[in-house]
Amino acid sequence: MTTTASARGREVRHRLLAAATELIPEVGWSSVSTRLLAERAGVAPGLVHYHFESLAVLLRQAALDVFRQALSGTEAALAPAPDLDAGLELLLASLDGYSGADPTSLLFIETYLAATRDQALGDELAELLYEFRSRLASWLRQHGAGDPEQTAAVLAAAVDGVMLHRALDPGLTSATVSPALRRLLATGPDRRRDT
Amino acid sequence: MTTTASARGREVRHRLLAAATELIPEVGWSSVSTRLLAERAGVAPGLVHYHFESLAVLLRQAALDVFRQALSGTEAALAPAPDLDAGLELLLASLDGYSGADPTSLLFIETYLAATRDQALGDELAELLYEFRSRLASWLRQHGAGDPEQTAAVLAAAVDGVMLHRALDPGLTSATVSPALRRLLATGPDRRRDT
DNA sequence: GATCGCCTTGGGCGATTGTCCAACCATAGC
DNA sequence: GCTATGGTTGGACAATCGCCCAAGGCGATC
Repeated sequence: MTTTASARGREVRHRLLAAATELIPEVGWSSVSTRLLAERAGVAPGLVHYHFESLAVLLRQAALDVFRQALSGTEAALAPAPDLDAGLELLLASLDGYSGADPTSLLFIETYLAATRDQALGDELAELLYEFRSRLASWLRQHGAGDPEQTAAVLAAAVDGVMLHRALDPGLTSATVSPALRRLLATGPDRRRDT
Repeated sequence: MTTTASARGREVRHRLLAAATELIPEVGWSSVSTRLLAERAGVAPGLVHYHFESLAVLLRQAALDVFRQALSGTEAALAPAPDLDAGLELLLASLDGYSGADPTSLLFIETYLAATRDQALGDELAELLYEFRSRLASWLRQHGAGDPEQTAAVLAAAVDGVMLHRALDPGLTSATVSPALRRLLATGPDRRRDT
């Protein structure tokens, strides 16, 4: 049980980040205070500014961690699908676990908003979005969807929009949106002119 | 130039609401303070709590006013369309005026978030969303789209999602998303089984 | 046992928060 | 000119904010 000082420090950093991912959805990004954070993490208030340069840096790191984790989880969900329709069902099913008002969904929206007021956060978030859409596009291309890049962009946006609206309308489940989104993936009846 | 007291009061109420619609996107819902609001409106700080029961009530009313105005504007945009594709183009074109990081877009997202923490706001917002989707669905039905209700719900969500992502990716214009969304409205190649 | 390095503590700093209120002003009816 | 009436003013209040820092704790190294 030899807990070195640096190991305890690492533990505290982790607890503070975990507390941030809890509190951002609960009280809102800009209402997460150093004292609230420290209390939730079970550490002394002064530790926040010892381990992190500022409150903004802490929140940014916590949010980006959750984002990366959620995106890779979503990608993993649709990996084993044999075709487009099956993949869409798997993707939507993996999202049925979120109500739109759950911590993860709210943290997503809070982060989108915070990104409009924090240049650094916005840059990193845009990069994550581009990478995710790129992988989604290549998956679509592999399974024969037309216009992979554009379709991926609209599908990603549509899914986020559904989560946004689901908080107001709990009936907006995968069963409800699946038929319409299937049409989105369908290879259009009119064939492409170029490329 | 006989300005009665009640007329001046009405004017102040209006200026405070206008200031709120400016400040919510600028600094974030929960960072709109009474003093900031009064300063922007050019009135004394004490007037906020004279004309409004609380800060929350003021923000709620301001946000809902903008919501109602924006939704009726969107409806008006697609009213003159002769068919589905033309209507979609008009709707998307009317949204090209918003960057995703503009005041109106940000106020929308801020309001969605605030609604998850303000029961009364959430209820009113859900009602507005239902009404809008209902009118959108009847428009879709009139022009021969299949599954009008579900399609309207997904279209409304997709449009909001596109606005959310546009802040991170300015290239997500109507020209980019139009082809994919047109497929969304297309009457599917497989015909409906029931109804 | 002394020293070093990292982590931790608890409170101080000035600024800002929502809400309230006593006092004040101007207009309308008489 | 007097009195209601409704609007307005600017400051008081306790609470909270981000950030900072002197002081102390403690395992590792010599």
